Amino acid sequence: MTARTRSKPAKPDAAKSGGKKPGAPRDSLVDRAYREIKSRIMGNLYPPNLQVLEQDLALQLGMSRTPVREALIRLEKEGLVEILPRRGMRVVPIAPEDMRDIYEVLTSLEARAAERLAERRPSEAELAPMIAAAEQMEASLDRGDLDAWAQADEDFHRLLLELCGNRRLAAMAMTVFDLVHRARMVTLRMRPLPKQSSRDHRALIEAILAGESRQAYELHYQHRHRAMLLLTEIL
Amino acid sequence: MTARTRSKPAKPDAAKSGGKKPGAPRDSLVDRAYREIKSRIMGNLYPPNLQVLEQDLALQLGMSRTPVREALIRLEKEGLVEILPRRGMRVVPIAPEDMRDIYEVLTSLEARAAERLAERRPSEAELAPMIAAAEQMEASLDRGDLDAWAQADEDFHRLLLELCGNRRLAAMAMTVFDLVHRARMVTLRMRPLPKQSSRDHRALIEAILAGESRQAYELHYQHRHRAMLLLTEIL
DNA sequence: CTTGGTAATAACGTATACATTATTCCGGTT
DNA sequence: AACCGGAATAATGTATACGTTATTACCAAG
Repeated sequence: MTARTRSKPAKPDAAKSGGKKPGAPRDSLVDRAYREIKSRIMGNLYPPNLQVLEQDLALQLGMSRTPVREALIRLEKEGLVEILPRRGMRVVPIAPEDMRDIYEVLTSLEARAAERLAERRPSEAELAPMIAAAEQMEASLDRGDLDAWAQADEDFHRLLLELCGNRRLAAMAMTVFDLVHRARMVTLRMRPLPKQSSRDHRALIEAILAGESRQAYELHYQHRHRAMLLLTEIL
Repeated sequence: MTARTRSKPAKPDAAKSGGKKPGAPRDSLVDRAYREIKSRIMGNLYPPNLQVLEQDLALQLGMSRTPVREALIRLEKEGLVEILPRRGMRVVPIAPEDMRDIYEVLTSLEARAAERLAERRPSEAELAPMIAAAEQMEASLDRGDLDAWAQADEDFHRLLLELCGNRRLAAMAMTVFDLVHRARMVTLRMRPLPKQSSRDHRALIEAILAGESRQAYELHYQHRHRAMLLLTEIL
């Protein structure tokens, strides 16, 4: 007997109090574990190759293993950790060859985002945050504040993705971007001052405003490609 | 006291009996649940928008809710299902607008894979499986066997990704490809005979063999782009 | 007949329990 | 001295238990 216990009509309309998130998405313990572990990895508190047992994580986070495990599955899908059969999780290290592969994905997706954004012909007002980020990058660079520069650079790329109009593409590119975050931080002070980046971003903005999508694609492709070459050279 | 229970040296060498997978990866219940649910979705046994409770899944699969939940998290990350707070999982439907977005990602990644494969200048022997798949497509089409054609087409694209040399790119493209599988199956018999595809694939193979990477990129980009236009038009 | 409030129900999120199995540690053997 | 076999240990994978809370049903009021 297949015994379908109950055959609910699968109520399609979930129309309720209105918006999608009434007020408090009330993040679960899984969410907290996910954010906390991810944050520790991104912040290098959990360096590459570190192994931590589920039980240890649970203790450190003040919860049981169940939510920890579920968070780890999500992180594994993102490529940040690896779940080892009997030895907990391991923070995935990024080998230089991997870096090339990852950057290739990032480059393809972001370049397409740039192209698409240019196709959309956004108004200058819509692009204002990106312009602000680009200016922030130059200002930070003039001040010699590399950390602020890196933050503004991340903002710029994030905005590019958010504005491009393709949520899926944005989400996937973000995930990949997270993977290279650490390497970027490490090499930030081992490379010549990123003056070229500012010029690149400026040119990209102009191409987008002019609606020159092909140009936007090419510019951003080369931008990321050069970054990859520089990064792999240093590593 | 932070009470780190045990500070293992995190033994880095896991060198053991040799290979990575000695013999049996011994799939866990989570793996089985994952495969089974995914298979049911891909095979349209679980149609879009269907909702199933965790408990029902567990009963049907003959296991407890725990492995089911973990499988669902993986499937959610892939975009195949959505986990609804109090109503189990829902098979994610693909709205026509989504289809465009998803195809855009697929197009970018696969076109890049084609470009990269051409850059590698693979030998004809290495490309033999792809050539075989292309021939199989034409043969199936001549026989009027659309199912065999679709299968060969999937093989062709899968091989392209596997041979491109970038595992990450391949994995991500595959995940996205899975998302459009159903729509392709549905429209398979609602569209004109895919004669163009065979020509496209033939041309792509020639470009790859000739090492004309830019051309390979363009060809495949257009190939997928046309497919997207056709698909969204039908839906 | 519709609507608002309240109680019952159901499903989930999380904790805990437990059997399984890889890993480690030891002692005996060649 | 090195090596093999086996018991002890540890961590997982899975099942089960349980409190919380959204959803549903029911009933009374308008």
